[in-house]
Amino acid sequence: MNKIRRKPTHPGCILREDYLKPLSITVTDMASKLNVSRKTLSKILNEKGAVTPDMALRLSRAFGTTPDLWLNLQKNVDLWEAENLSRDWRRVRPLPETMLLVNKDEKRI
Amino acid sequence: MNKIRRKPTHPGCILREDYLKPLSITVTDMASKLNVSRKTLSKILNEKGAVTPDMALRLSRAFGTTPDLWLNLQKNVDLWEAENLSRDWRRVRPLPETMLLVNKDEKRI
DNA sequence: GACTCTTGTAACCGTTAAGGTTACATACGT
DNA sequence: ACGTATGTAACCTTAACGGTTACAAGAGTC
Repeated sequence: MNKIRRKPTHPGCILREDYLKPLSITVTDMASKLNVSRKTLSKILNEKGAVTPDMALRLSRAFGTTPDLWLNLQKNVDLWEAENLSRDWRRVRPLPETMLLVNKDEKRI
Repeated sequence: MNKIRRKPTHPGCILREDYLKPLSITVTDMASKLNVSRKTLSKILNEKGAVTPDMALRLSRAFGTTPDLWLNLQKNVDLWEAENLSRDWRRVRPLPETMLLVNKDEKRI
């Protein structure tokens, strides 16, 4: 049960450091190429906005990656935040073994 | 470049068929155990609602799975829908090879 | 110094979605 | 006939996305 301890890397960090910096392209130009507003891209780069499925598709088109590369990064951030934002989910009790065993038995029928 | 052709399986389908049916637990009771409203769970089971990170944490607690199991299923659905909902993202042009090559050169410096 | 470009961001908009409560009609089993 | 389980509609609050516009700050150029 490995729990994530520190906050996962935001996709905006990867995009900024590994993709945009080496290209020395301006935020304005990149937003134009992605066909989104400068604000939308800027928010992601400053880690104040999320990479949505639509944005992941645009990034994958521009850089020749999979959309999942970006969505997985975002998913890890979202999960980390959900874990830390509220603790109510920790009150959910695991279903008793007995129920899970019944489950397995029925699968064999 | 394998593209998903048919709509990915909704997490509500997995939850319904593989987890709840074998347990023969009512939706009402399961919602209670998850500490969410009956409506929230019902929407997911009928594939009319999304599994949020918070919900994924609750499901992972109840069934002893990873939260990622549920979030990955949801991510695939979200991506498929984004691909098919709008086509504007297809207008994003891949960055020219020349820029990507400059990228690689700079990495070597 | 004056000018331009770039950038982050605030203020505003419309749209969408999550999650809750309440209420209702239907269906099922006793 | 009765209670239970269910889907769902109606309504509310909160919040996030994405867009436009506008402003202030910084960096570079002439």
